[in-house]
Amino acid sequence: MDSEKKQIENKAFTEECNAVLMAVSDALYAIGGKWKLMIIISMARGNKRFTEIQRQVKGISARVLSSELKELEINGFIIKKVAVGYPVTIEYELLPYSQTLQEVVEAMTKWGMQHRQKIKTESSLDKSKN
Amino acid sequence: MDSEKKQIENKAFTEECNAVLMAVSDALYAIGGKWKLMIIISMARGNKRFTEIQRQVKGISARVLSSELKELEINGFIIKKVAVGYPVTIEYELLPYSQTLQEVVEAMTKWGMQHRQKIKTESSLDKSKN
DNA sequence: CGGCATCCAAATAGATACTG
DNA sequence: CAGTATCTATTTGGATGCCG
Repeated sequence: MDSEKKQIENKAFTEECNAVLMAVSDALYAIGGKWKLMIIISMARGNKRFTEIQRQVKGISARVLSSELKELEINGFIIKKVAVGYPVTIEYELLPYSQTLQEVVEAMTKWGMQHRQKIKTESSLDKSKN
Repeated sequence: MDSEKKQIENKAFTEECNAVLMAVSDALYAIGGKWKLMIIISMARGNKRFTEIQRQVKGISARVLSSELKELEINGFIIKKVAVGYPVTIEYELLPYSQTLQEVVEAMTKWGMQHRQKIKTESSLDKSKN
């Protein structure tokens, strides 16, 4: 391969790489962070109330949950529904757009499970060495 | 559906949800954050040198890249190779384990691209309204 | 080139108390 | 129940200088 051709290929390669990086960066901006995916997962299982979600998403504080829900609403993943009455009941619902995350969630879940398995195997190997 | 059956189903549902949440939480712990996936993507395209990676992963500082590379090495995704000589050359290489992230990366890339498209469409709609 | 050390600013998040 | 307010502690990260 002559060096001119190499340069052209490298350029295309770099551009493809940049496109992928930009996409992943966009994705991380919207759904990155410790909580957003977990909240969506919990809601996809039917949790709608603030306290329900907080109970299932272990470790999240009310303050953080509150601000995450706001961001998810702004970004079109969920909607907050306030039903008048005594007492007022507030429910959060997934919007169709959050369905588009299904593949991402599935891939992460699958990977997370096999990763946990790997860690477990490694730590039991460590033990058997001692 | 009687309430006993409902409770049993709810319990199974909650447990499945917890399993998924735990998996995703594990995954986020290992590969979450702003940079890790991006570094792996850049390396998968052939970038091996510190400065190369820094150039391609826009916005990352040397200090942060350095610490991220260390974590990636500890977690078995990459290996640091030091070639003696003048000057010493240092290269980072992906280990086979990082191949297991391919599905995750693909899903995130795909989603990120369509998300960017959605944002662009929305903002051009906004403009046409004014 | 591939970092590490230091200092400092900003963002993030926990704890606690409080409200309608 | 569904949050908000406040305060503080911790984490994170940028800037800079230095080193072999």
